Amino acid sequence: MDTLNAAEILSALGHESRLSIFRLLVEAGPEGINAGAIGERLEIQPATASFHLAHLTRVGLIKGKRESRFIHYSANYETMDDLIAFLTNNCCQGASCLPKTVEVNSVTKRRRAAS
Amino acid sequence: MDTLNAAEILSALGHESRLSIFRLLVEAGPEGINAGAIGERLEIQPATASFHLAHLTRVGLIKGKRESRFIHYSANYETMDDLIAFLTNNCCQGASCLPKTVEVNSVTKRRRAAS
DNA sequence: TCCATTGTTCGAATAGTATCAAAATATATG
DNA sequence: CATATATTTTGATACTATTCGAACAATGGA
Repeated sequence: MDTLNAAEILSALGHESRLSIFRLLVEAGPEGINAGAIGERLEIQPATASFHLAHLTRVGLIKGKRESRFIHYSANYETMDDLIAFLTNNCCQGASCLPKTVEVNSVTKRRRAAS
Repeated sequence: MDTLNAAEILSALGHESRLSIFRLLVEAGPEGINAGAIGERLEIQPATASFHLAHLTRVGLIKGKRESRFIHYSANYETMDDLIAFLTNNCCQGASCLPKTVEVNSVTKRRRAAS
């Protein structure tokens, strides 16, 4: 991931509604949630929600899958992973910058080892 | 860190010039670089650079320290760390989202253990 | 086919952001 | 104090983003 690409993704997440949408989709898991439910849950008008969903889709943070009349949106973890890797590699270089993240990852690793 | 705060920091980093400035400051280390040198290095006009430096300072990503006529800017690793922790905790919850980050952290840990 | 439902796209108003020249501020030095 | 240097602030302008009502498109059922 280059700087321009990273900036685009960061910018997409740099809006309260879009960040909330992404968090909601992460919480929802791989089945996803349909557009209407997202708007209802976060109190965003349909047209506005659609605008933000399109934006998040464009930068690859989420994806939509049509299921009859509904479109189920779900998080694209790869893009978020790439972003975190970019920040970790390029924005903490050589610095003592990762105590909290290391702690979190230790938990993640333990969970993986257990499952 | 709450969603609003995280969105502000993400938005601040979501601009190519500001992301480049932050990366440059991370590279530069704790001594920092003065405003003029930052602008020169990234080919940004003084007034524009000052605008972006003020923005990054406002959200706590960098700090400036006057040194005679120069102002030395340096990265605030804590804020970046908090941001990465937020993304790791809130935007990858329960998902297999961290292979690349875990790998990076393993390297970090090894480096720490060696030093 | 007709209608209800779900979601997107369009259009227009509004608000916010980025850029840079010029003026202002701060510091150092002769 | 006058001048040079480093940076910020101001003000004008251009650009981009956000919001939402209304129109449109797609799907499924009576």
